[in-house]
Amino acid sequence: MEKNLAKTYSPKEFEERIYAEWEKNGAFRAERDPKKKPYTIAMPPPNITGQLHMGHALDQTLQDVLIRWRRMQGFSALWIPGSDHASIATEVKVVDKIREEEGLTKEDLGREEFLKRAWQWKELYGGKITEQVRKLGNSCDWSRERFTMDEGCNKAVIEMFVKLYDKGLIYRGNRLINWCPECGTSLSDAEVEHEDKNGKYWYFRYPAKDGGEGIVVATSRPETMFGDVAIAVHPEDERYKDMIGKTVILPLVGREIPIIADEYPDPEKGTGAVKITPAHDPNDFQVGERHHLERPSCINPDAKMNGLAGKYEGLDRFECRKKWAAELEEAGYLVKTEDKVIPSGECYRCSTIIESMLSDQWFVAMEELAKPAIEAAKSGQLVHVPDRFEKIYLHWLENIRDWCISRQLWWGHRIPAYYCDDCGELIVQTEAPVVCSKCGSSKIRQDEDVLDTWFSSGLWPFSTLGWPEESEDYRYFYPTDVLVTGYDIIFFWVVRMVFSAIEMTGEIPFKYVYVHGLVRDAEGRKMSKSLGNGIDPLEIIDQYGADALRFMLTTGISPGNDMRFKTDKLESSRNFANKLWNASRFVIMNLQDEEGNFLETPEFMEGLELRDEDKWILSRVNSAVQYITDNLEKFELSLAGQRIYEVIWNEFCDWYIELVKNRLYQGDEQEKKVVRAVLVHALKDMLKLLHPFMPFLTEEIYSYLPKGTPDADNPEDFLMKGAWPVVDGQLEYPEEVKRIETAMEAIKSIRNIRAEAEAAPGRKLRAVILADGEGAAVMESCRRYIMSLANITEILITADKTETPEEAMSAVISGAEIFIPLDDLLDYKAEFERLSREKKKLEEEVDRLEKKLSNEGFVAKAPANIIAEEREKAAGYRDKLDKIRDRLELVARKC
RNA sequence: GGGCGAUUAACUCAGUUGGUAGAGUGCCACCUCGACAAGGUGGAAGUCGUUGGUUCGAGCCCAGUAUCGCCCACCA
Repeated sequence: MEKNLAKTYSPKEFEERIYAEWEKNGAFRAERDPKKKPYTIAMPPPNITGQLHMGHALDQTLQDVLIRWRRMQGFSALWIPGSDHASIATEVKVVDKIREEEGLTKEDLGREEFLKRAWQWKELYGGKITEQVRKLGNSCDWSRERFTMDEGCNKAVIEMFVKLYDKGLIYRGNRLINWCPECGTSLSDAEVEHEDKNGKYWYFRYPAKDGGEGIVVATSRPETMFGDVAIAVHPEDERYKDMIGKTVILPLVGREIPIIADEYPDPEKGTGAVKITPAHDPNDFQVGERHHLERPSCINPDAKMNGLAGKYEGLDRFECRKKWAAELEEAGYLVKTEDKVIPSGECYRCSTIIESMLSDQWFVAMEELAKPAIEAAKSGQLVHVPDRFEKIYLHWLENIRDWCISRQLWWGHRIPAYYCDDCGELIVQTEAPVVCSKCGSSKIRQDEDVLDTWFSSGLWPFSTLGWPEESEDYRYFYPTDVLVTGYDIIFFWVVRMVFSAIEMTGEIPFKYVYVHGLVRDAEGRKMSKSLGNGIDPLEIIDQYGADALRFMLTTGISPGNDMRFKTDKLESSRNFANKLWNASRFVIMNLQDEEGNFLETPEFMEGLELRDEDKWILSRVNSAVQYITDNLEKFELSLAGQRIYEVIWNEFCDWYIELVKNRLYQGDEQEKKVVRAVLVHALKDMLKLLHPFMPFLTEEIYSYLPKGTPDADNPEDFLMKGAWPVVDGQLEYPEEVKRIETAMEAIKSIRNIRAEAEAAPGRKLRAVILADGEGAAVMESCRRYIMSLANITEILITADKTETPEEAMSAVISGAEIFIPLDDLLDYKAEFERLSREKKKLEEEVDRLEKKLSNEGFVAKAPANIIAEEREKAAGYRDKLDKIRDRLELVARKC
């Protein structure tokens, strides 16, 4: 084995290997440890319809960050993986596949054979998905992997159905439902997508039976006229008052229908008179109920007209619409047409226009179930993050209608309802009956339909833990802690999990709903198959590594908002990984002797003589621990990730390593030992803080570091099992931090002078620093930093102004003035301009602050600490400004 | 019809309790120095959509408005 990291970060070399090691060592397995607190997330099960997309990658990475962090914090963290059978979506795919490959329909195959094919599909794609989940580095407990149609979930579904049925909350009824003619099944309201389409109104005259003018109605759907049973007008509508109770004739059809009065018609819309077709319109259905009207259907489930349409029987509804409207026009019944935007409903799977149809279906009565789910959010027991999504959740629940759960499909949970062919008895129970409980007949037939796929996913947080059994997992891990999902499935899923869980388990299934946005393409378009703009996470992982992908997905975003997938962000994440990789390489290099053996490196800081920069980096890391932990608590993953990036790159790499190089290269053994200790300590903490975001890279680096003494409580064989760093009040060194910050200020201004003067970086320069009292003491302590990082060979610190050179470029920093003699290079004009710019900036600041401080309101009302801070700042700027002015005067004379 | 989000540097976006605007990418100049060119150093770049209000003080809070986007809605 190599003793140090390779020169370039190359994730392919280790990601797969590390995942295999974690898995082999059971690192993801959650134990029911009574000494620990459980932390549980049920992974939203991806559909087995195909492969994972970027949305899954985002969703799962967020969960893995939370799970890994909590695990390190000492929770017994369980992340349950699984997949969803996705009834309708999968069935559509399998049907397509059979048609393409074998030229057969599902009816050709028969139910049993079709289900065999569907299970084969599940094996194939289910396997692909779990492979992808592993590639992403997700630390889910594979020993508890579940599928929505496995034995346990199946049992849970049946239990739920029977219980709700017994309580009267599930019922069978003949009602108007959403029908997809293409998929050949009913759909719930949530599965219908609304879209506005260009269409028109036809105004047709329905002549009166008594030979009068009759009445004109507007319709966007002439073909449904064959199902008309009445014309409704508003009772207060003066135009039609006299006509209520009269009879009109359905044009060309000849059927007589009454004019009725109902509150439903809006006198402002159309002509104020509405044709009533109870079998094909939800509103009309209700009017029909109120007036006890017949409800004849004129469209069949295959979207073709039936016998009621006379000669149009067998014709597609839209074809019929054209021909029938033309025929009516021909016959003189058309008064006018009007172009209009017509709202239409489409199937969320195949985009076919949905028909409202009368049908025998199973429904869940929602009113009673919705109440406690609403209460859960309102009482604060269920928290949405960000909270604006609570509105969406509540709005949906408060306007919910009964849920149609039966589907005329084969792939799914078959409804546990049985019919006796002899006496017609309906039996609903968990076990299939052998004989009819009423008449004893053995001619029992199970309901043909399966359940809405969301019925089973609604049970996911508890069915995966063993419910309805009171299993040990269920007792220990349930309720779960957080549900992570995209805002697009709040109604489909979140809502249903909450009411199902409350009804079945008596508990709210999770405390937090952490909602994220969508991953869009670089142009901001939704990624979709039809646009072909989807990006395969595996390809990205192959190119940049899983860590870079994960970091890119979790940082630079704000909760609940969409993000764009840009490769420059990905590259920047990969570069960050490379940066840490190389910094670690530097650390490891310095921990070893020439043969690659570890040198003595103390584990603890205590008793070591730390220098300012040591204390500075320790305190920076310590404050990062605080910040990152706080923000993870608040689900602000992006802020946490951003901070660890800054600490590693801008503080550890840019400053600490540079500050310490001299000691490592030239220091004595004791000195080196101290530096080694601090390097290892800081690096380990940073690796831990970054680990939830970039698990592979951090684990790999960790494996090259010297281990502490492993013991039972902290088996440091894997970083991922190590403890999350804790904030240590001892590590706040304000004095030392301030001195290092002053050194940085000095170094930056000298570098700036060097660049401005176009002095080659290698050119040795000397400096004279004017400072007295405390300022001089601080500068004295900064001497060696300035020498090495600003490349200064000689520094004179003096309180005597006469010792400062006139022929120099200068800079003013807090408590000191720096002069860099640059005889040959000195361009007074340029220097004058540079100082003028500086002066202007300072003047603006002083102005602003003085205005603020002379504002009586500010002094009277602002908090004391703010006022003090502002005063201090003002004083500092004034001091600098004075010095700059003096300098400027001098330089002005020279040019 | 109802609701929500966005509007900040050329681009993509952060900005946690109101207290001198940040990052990444790109751009300019310089740099192969013993972790790293997937790098280093320095620099340019924003009246935070707009109007008004609250406040000593507003990118942040309130009201209105414009543009873009999303969701929900029984839709003759």
